[in-house]
Amino acid sequence: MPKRRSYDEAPPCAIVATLNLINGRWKGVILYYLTVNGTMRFNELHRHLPGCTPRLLTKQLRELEDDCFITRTVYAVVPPKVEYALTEEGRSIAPILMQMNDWGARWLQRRGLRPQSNEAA
Amino acid sequence: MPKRRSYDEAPPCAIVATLNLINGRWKGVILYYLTVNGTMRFNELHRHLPGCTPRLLTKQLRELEDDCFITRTVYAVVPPKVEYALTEEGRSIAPILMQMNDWGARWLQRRGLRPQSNEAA
DNA sequence: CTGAATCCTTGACGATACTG
DNA sequence: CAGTATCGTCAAGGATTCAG
Repeated sequence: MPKRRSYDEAPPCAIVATLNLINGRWKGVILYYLTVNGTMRFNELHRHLPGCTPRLLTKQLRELEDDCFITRTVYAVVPPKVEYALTEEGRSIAPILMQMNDWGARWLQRRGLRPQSNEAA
Repeated sequence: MPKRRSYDEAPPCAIVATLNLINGRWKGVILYYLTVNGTMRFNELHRHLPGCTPRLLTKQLRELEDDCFITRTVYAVVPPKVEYALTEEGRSIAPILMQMNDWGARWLQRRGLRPQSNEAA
């Protein structure tokens, strides 16, 4: 059973539930990159998230794993190699992420900020 | 100029931006209710958000107002009457909210939780 | 390369009471 | 009715260092 976090409380409101799952500083972007790029390694992901410490990245990844959004595959090699990929469940939110990306880009533009392109690595 | 909050920092990533705007315990649901019900009063909104204190509701509403998602109309009557409604900008995220509602409902069902219906008041 | 350990800051959010 | 005021908690997230 996935470990629950603080904001998972009683009334099962669908919107609140959805937001709780992708809340967390980088979860949305992580899922987005995995959607676009497919399988990614830890540092590969890390390079795409300027300002995210490894500690926090690890935490967010673990939570996404607990919530069955991603899988974590460890290869027994030296140096270590760990790959992250979306599960079926993880792929199912892709439409929402894409819409958020589009909407957010337009929002940024309306405010005169050029959104950084979120393209494949 | 809208007051910015802590998590608005440098790299203008569209997804991060979108998430930041609807982060906050109840913002998503507030916007959802306003989308479905149109104009709503403070206590009307409050009744739909069990567990949300007036203090927090006020805060979230002010932030949504600062971000130009909603308007706040005060009527000079006794007893006081304040109405909240979506702006054009606020209406533009409706598709995302609807998708989140649908996706979340399915997610809750997969976990054996019956989502509470988010219908009009 | 992929983290874990440790320590710390801060701000989101809660509880309760009160008011024009 | 629609908030404010005050006080408090707690966990998310940051900084830095170390390790298999």
